[in-house]
Amino acid sequence: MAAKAKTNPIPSVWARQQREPAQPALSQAAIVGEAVAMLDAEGIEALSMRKLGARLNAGATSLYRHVATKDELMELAVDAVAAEIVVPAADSPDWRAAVTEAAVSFRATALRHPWLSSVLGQAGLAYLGPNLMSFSERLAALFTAAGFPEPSGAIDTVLSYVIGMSTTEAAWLTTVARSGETEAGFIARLMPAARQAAAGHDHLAEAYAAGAEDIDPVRIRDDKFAYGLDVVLDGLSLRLPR
Amino acid sequence: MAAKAKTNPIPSVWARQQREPAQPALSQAAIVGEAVAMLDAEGIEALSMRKLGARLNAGATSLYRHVATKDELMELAVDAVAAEIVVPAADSPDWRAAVTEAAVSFRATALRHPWLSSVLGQAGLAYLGPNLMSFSERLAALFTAAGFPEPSGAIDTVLSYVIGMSTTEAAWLTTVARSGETEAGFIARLMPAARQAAAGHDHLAEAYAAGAEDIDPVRIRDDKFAYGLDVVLDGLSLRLPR
DNA sequence: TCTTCGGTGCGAACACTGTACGCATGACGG
DNA sequence: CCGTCATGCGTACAGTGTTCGCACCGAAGA
Repeated sequence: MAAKAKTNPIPSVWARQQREPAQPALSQAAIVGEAVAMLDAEGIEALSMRKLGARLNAGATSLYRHVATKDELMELAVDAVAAEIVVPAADSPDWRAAVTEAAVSFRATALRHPWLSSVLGQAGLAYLGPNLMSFSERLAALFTAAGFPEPSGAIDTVLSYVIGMSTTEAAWLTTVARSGETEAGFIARLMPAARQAAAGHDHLAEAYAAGAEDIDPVRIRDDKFAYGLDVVLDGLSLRLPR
Repeated sequence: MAAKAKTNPIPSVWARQQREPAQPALSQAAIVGEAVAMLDAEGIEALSMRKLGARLNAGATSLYRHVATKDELMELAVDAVAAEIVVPAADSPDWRAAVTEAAVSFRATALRHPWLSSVLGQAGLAYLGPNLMSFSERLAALFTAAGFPEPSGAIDTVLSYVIGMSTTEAAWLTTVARSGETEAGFIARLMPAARQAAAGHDHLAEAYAAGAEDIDPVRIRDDKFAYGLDVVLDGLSLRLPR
């Protein structure tokens, strides 16, 4: 004790013993989890290594012990939320219902984490994370069990539709959120500009005039997604043998 | 002449008269055009206001006289390339062929300007630029003439598919380009990691084993896009009256 | 028990970024 | 000839991702 007090000033010993239990250390999982929380709460452009470190009671550069680069951190974050997508097991009797459930689940996670769309636009689905891999595996099992002879084409088709619709929706919702208004309010505020931009374009002007009194944008988006998904699944079922 | 020489030092007069014809001034159109060229050549993260200004023989902050913010510049760039998308006129006798042509043209421009995918992921198609508006108008005219009673659902469906597939492809090609390799070479270098990540996932492992000897990735992507587009159009044609 | 050592956190620094501000200057209308 | 106005730009600020070297810890070896 006396020897230790000689090498170090006394207060540091006290600080040390308090810090150990309070700090659950700094692990890659903790960093990724906090990053996802921060992305959800404040959007993709608000995430910086310094702010993330501060939320973990750590310095910015400490994160680099567990994560090579910010891009890698985003890759890990994508794979983390990919675990939320539910794909039914392949033994389901109704493949259409199963695929629909998977598609709805994908869209739900994309809307829950709108920053995902930005990352997908920049990096696609080329990541090889374990959750994305098992997502693909379960999809492949589903379409194979449904009887598609070459399931990859079917998968890519429905996935492209789901990604396209979800990212468009997520980007829209991000824009709405940045305005600080409700979705209906934002639409109302945007309509004059939209009408003016549509001047001289007959079909657009008519569409804007018609849809003006619709009230619930959420239901409209839900219905639109379901409609397009049905279209895609109809086209796919034509390609099932017999 | 003599009076002028008195108010200003002589060299500036010479410089002035030379500079006027050499500098086409600094216009918004010139800025946007150079920005698109730079985005195409060096990718989205290489575009900075300083570099863009340098390419126009101007200071960075001079651009802000013609463009309010970098986001607005990106919005203008998106609308500029939107002009390249060809949508056939509505009087075409074969609506499927016309829609296919529009879809192929959309994909081609998305692959020609891969940065577009990043912007779409962040901002969607909510922009109201003139070229995007007339793109939408021509699409609406096409589907209305085809006989769809409620064309907006059909448009959103095919557009979602096209956007999803194109942005995925563009993101993939961006990753490939960053590696400095050819697409086939990049795939070959990626295969070991992919196979390892697919270990334990039977369907994926089989798919990787099967597709290993395919040689021309460009043709594969073209075929994949055409296949999915046919699926979507099949599903849509079921909804045409009679 | 003392010493070495690998792993972890962090402060300082570097090269950038987007953008606000204020000054210079040149063209133009009175 | 003189003011006004639009345009260009130098400077500055608050941030960004990331590198480097130092400080320190718990554990392992002598």
